[in-house]
Amino acid sequence: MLIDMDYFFVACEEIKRPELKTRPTIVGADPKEGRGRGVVMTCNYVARKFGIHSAIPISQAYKLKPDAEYLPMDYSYYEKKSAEVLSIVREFAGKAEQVSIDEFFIDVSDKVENYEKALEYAKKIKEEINEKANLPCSIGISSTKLVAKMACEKAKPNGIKLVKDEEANAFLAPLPVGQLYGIGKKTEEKLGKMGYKTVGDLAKASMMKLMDEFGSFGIDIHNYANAIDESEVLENYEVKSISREFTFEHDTKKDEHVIKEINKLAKQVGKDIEERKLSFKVVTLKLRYSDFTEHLHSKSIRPTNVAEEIARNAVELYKENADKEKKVRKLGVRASGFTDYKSQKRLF
DNA sequence: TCTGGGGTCCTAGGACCC
DNA sequence: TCTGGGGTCCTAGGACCC
Repeated sequence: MLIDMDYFFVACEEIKRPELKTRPTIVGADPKEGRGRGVVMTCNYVARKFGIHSAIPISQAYKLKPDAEYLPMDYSYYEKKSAEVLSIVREFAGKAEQVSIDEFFIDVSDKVENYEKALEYAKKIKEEINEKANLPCSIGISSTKLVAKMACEKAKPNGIKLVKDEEANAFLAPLPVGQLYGIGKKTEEKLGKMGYKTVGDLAKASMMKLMDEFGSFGIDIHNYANAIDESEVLENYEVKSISREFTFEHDTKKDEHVIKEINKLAKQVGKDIEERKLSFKVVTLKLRYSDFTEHLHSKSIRPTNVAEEIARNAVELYKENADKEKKVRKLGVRASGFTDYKSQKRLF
């Protein structure tokens, strides 16, 4: 089963302020009277009636509905609610895989004997999440993670969708290729040029042809299109990188401005690293310029848990690599290459 | 219309080692 | 004068997901 929370961030806000349930409500960037930079993170279904949805520019949302409720992210609250949901779903399966803050896979094959029972089980889980966490969700059920995930898309909002093993191919076949998990805009475009419009077209495609075009990813595409997915539900493994990003209100060329923000971001990343008691050995600086070109610059250092090393190296990367002709729009600072050394002692 | 922030995985070339 | 095969690590970029 894939359990996916409906309009999660706004649903969380509705717990704090139930009156929002009947108002168009948006969580995301500050619209600043239509001049704000950034996007809609989530909105409730009341807001969706006005054409607003996740990922559209906040300025566009403001044009569509200036008098909607615009709320900033309260990430730590969402994390708390997410942990609540995780512990609820775990009780139904023993093992749960958290895919993102609002999505969980559970394997219930040793809890239910057949699909009918699975459907009943899903109803119970949904009710439990609703009662205990006070949040709506949708559930997709199938015999693979892939199809459960795709089924859940069709269940939204507030629904349950079961796709039996024997129905999986027929379920996927009519969908446009772009709706298949793992296929984004670029791949959809390429596939379209090759003549594959639906998942059914793709399922019949020759594996060799797909491999010629996409390398080993061609095998994955072919398998997915044929509803073949042997991946298991896994408890979460360790995080591989920690990063913070920031978009300037006005693009800037001034070193002092940029360096000041790099330091701020590095501090936030460092705080996170310290809390998790991690040691890292790669620091990466991300620069997006006004023309939207984006560059990553990274540097490997001796493994360390000294948070200040993040800022020092990120600033160095900026000085060494920044294109001084261009204005900077966005910055990102990342630490990665974590080592298992978790001592609280400082490493040198 | 004007495009966020947090992640993951993959590829490819070059340096370097044996 | 012309040079292999195997491997790892580093850096940069790209695609994708929520």
